[in-house]
Amino acid sequence: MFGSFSERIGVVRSYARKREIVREDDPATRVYEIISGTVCTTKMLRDGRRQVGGFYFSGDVFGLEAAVKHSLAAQAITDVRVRIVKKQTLSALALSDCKVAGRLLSLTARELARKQSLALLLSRTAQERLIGFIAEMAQHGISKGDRIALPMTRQDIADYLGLTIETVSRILHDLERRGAIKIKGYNAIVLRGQFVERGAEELADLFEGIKDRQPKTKQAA
Amino acid sequence: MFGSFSERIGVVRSYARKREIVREDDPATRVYEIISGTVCTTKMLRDGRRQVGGFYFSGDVFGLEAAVKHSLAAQAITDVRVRIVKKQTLSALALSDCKVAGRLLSLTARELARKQSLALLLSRTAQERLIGFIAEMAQHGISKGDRIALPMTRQDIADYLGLTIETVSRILHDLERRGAIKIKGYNAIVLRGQFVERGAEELADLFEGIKDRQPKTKQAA
DNA sequence: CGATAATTTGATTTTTCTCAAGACGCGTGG
DNA sequence: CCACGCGTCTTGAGAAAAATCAAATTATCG
Repeated sequence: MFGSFSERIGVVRSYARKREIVREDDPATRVYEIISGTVCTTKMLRDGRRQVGGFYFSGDVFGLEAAVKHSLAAQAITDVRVRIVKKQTLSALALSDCKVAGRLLSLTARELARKQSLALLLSRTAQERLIGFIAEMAQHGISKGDRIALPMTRQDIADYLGLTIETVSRILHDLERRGAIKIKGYNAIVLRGQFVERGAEELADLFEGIKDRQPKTKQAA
Repeated sequence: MFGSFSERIGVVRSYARKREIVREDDPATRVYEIISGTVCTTKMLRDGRRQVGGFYFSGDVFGLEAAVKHSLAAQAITDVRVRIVKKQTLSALALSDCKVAGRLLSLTARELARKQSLALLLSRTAQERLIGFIAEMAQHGISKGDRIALPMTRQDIADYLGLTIETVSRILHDLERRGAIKIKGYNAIVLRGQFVERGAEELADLFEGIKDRQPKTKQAA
């Protein structure tokens, strides 16, 4: 698989839910591949606000962006197993095996593309951010059929999208009321009706369509 | 210099102000190094809204994120000269000269770090976005002493920060009224007082301090 | 099945957007 | 070098979106 390192390099470690895997300002000498579980990167502002840089699932690699030291911490959202690989090892490997260099570049470029779309998403409305988030989870996260697992808390989602937890909650319930999703407790949602069985990439586009409809009570404008 | 390609590869082209250098959905077979001038990447939404993905100045490289096709267009903000290099050429070069591969990875990782901070910036308030933007221009853009050139329009800035042109204008003037900057016409600002002669990295931190002061008229709360 | 933490919901305030003029800077030509 | 015109930017008032504060409700875990 593109995106995973050889099983012969690095060390494997486990972290319990809520544990810190990387601390902000840690020297950036390693990259991390998730074997199982979910991780998010975070940054705390001095005034106490928290920001989430991204969510990473089984198979994802994080820590690629840091040159000298990490600007974001990483914490386990669920119990997690990660393979930790020294960059030094990768550099050495890259000399003998050219594919390693290409793989690393490809991983980094892909991460760059994801961050680019996140930046674009964040300059849109709250509802569009939630829709984009759901689409991202549908294609990248943990989904079985039309059920999308949301292992992170609403607070994590809010901190990722630059919204408050209340706004996330309200918009999620708005989407449910309008028939786009069904909320399954705190940790999952289900895509409904027209959205089921669609390729995830189409989702964001499809969702777009519902945003102007106003069936607040029963009557359309 | 790290971040620039050899003068012996690629072709150099010139583009007049406002010209499109890369079109959205163009095949992503090349990367672009700016020799002179300023470029921005843009994306149009179907409803007519415009988003700016980033500003690129002399020495910067853009087009690194695209795997198959570009998801953003690129347009010349000023008259521009760019060196255009085929990725294929770079791959070939990487085989004989390992430094090329490392350089490309480093450029991509740096771009990733910048996009990461942009994403974090976009989840903050309008004033914080402007302050972050100014800090970015101070360290990355075109500045002579304390004068920071802003070759882009207010609309470009607004589309970059996910704000309206009116909000950009209001906040800029707010910062001026509070003594942080001086607006020099449409295309430059000057850092003032305590902000002059600071390392650009400190700027964002320094600016932070002013945001709570309220010398609206003459009186402090 | 109950305790506890997370989420939802409501009322209100603040921030940002929208729409509409008006002012100003920049490049041009006299 | 200055006046002119046009496009860009600024400013104001009202509307909409999202944040804040407070309280009620509901999952999840033991």
